[in-house]
Amino acid sequence: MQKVIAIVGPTASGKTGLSVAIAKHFGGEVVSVDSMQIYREMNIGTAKPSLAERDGVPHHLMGHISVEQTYNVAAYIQDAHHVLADLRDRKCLPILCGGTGLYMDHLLNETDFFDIPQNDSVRKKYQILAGQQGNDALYRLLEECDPVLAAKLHPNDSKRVIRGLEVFEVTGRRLSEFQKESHRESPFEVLWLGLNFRNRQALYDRINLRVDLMVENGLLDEIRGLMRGYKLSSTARAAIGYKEIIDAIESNGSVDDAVELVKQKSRNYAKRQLTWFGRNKNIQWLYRDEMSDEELVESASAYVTDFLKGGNE
RNA sequence: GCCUCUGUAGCUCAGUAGGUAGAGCAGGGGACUGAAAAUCCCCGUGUCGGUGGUUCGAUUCCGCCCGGAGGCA
Repeated sequence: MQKVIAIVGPTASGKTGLSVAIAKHFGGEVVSVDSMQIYREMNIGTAKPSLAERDGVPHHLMGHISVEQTYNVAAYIQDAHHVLADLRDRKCLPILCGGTGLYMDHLLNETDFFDIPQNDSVRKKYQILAGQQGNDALYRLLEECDPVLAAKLHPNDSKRVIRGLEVFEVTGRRLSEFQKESHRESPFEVLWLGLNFRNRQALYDRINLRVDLMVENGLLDEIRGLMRGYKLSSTARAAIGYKEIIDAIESNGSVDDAVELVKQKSRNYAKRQLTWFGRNKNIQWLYRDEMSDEELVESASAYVTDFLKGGNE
């Protein structure tokens, strides 16, 4: 089994700094698990670490995609497998670091996504149908072709309802069956480290502060450059910080208001991340408001030392 | 100084032909298998500005007071 460290937590909790410290201490390399840091041209708003912050530690799966391309879990997992295999061959410890829970979990649980690429025209067809006849009509269609999946979804969760319909239409098989068969034995032995705050407000304060710093560091210029030079893909365009400010600029709205909205959306996002990681009972939580940065690195390092000592290989 | 409008949940505002009130946002909790920084679900008692009056009963009607916005002088 390949040993990996997974550093998770909400946005602005300090994952980046800790992952670099751990990588340096144990001679590992960082593998980003972040659905937006994959974009080459989006730096400030995605809080992508600068070369100085990376401090000589190689970072993988960061900036390897153009903002004009779409991306998704399946693509990420495929890319990540190559990186992890390479690290394994070089006997180098992977430090997985990121807040995209979906990517992290499916990578480490070795979910098989089969070969069912998305089909935009089929999706569009159902989107139009939903617009005309409503979510309930769409949901009833799903109940007919995949009742197991339908039972797990709310009728208003139209993205997932559409995905279910799409899979059935394209492959003739139910998504719920694919899902049942998707569980593979994981080749990874994982040490989960989670960063959090006992006091939620302390996290929110850090998020607010970080958004202000992004603006100070030229976020608006970065965004104007993107708007001028590229046609953003739908996934890139959805990034918090970019979406709100682009909307404001395009509609001649207030950029200051948009910046406040960015803080808001970032806080909402952080809460969703906490819900996601909260159900993972293997995570060792480290509370940032209970220790200094030094103590954090010390405490995390102790877990890593322990983890590397025990077990096979 | 006079006139008009206005004061309801943390914020923006509905509403009650008099029987103590409800949305959106925020906040809290949850879900999550090819859009995931996406998407979706659940959770709303607050001296209805204060005070007197009318009334069986007032947040709702009337008087006065206090706060806010605008207009006329």
